[in-house]
Amino acid sequence: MKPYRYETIVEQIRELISQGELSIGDKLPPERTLAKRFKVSRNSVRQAVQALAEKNLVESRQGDGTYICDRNNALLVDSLARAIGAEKTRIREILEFRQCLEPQIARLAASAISPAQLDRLKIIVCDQQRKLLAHEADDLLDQEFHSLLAQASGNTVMQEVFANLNNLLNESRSEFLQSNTRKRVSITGHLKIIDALEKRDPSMSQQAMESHILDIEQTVLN
Amino acid sequence: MKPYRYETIVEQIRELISQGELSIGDKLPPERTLAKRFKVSRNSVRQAVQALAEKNLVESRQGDGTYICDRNNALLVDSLARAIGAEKTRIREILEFRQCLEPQIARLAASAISPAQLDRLKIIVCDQQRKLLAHEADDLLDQEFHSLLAQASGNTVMQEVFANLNNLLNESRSEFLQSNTRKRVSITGHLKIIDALEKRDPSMSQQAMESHILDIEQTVLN
DNA sequence: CCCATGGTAATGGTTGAACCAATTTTGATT
DNA sequence: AATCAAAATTGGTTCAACCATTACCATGGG
Repeated sequence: MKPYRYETIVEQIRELISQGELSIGDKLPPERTLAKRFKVSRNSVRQAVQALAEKNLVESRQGDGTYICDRNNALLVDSLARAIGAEKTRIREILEFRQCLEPQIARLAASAISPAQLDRLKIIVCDQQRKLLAHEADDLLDQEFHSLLAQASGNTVMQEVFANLNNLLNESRSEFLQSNTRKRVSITGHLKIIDALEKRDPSMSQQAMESHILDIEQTVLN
Repeated sequence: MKPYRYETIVEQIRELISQGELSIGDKLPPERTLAKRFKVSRNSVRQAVQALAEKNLVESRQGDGTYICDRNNALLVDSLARAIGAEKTRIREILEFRQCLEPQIARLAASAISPAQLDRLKIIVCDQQRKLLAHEADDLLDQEFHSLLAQASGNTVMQEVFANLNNLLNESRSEFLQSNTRKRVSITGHLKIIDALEKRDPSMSQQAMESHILDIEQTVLN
């Protein structure tokens, strides 16, 4: 995947930040200056700035300049954390977040899930087992399982938040995961959840999800 | 707030979708065509497309075209819901989501909150009471209270998700809220939460938040 | 001395045209 | 019919100019 021009510029701007050359509240250099500095057209710089603005990391004021936002500094913290190498903290936070949300989703899904969705969940776990035996990569099956559950809750906001969360996970996944033990942990957890959902037992589903994520947490952070 | 050119174009493209002229998986008309059709420069069209791509609503392939994504169709669902006028459903979903997440946040915050943050919460509620008596608008105080709580949980992912959620809320707030009864509900709920946090009692905090959001739900959806 | 007022420069927003790069389509050749 | 090369289509990038808004500053009146 060749990155687009503006994406490399986004990275360069982030470097300026994590190298301390710029910090929260500061005004970015004018677009024309950045263009010369990075040896690209002003248009590409603008694309990068717009991408950052779309994520509320930066705010442009016509006639004034572009400022680094103080709110929503999570992604800045993230790039900082990446620089320091404290990626595990972020993983733990993501898991903590999931520990809060997903059991509740499972609870809702127990009442709302359709037979077709239940079948789809079973298919996913089947595929997981197959890939475990065939020593293939788990691909996105785990992610798909949890996303489908959010969908089964019947709440579009859940799905939306979850989609965003997946983006976060994709950012910082990669090295972790994909061991055989983790695959097994994932599968046994999913089976228990499906069992609870099939009985349409909300609190049992909630509990199954709770211990599932706890298992993941221990496997990943051991 | 005068909207930027590309924002109005994003809206126009969404209209094309919700009017059924385009649907999931379809290829968008070429940028040059859209530019003529909307009577804007191709560059502005490209800004709009990039904004949509940034949210994974659309995917561009050089030399081929721009396609509407099937995944992450939440925002499409949203614009559809808005078109039908089913805004209440969305509100209910957002509250259901908060009902899942926020009590857990309160639970975490009970252990992690700092005295300074606790003071800040008290100040917010004071301001709320003042504005209630002075018959002024609640502004963003309620939002600030809940955001600060997410911050007090000590988890940056929480804050991040919450910031995004606020964007959603801002989208669909406006007409609702702002009645005097709702202000009172908000304040009494917040006071109980602060009380529980001060005792550093996780399950009491969780419970206080649970009934607080339940109150909001009943007030807003009655 | 202060601070309004207006002009000027700096900065982001928008446009149009041209060209590059990747892909699809077309059509001629074998 | 299959294959390959040329052409057309489409998104990606650059450049140069201009518009709209804001900050800055010098000037002059209180």
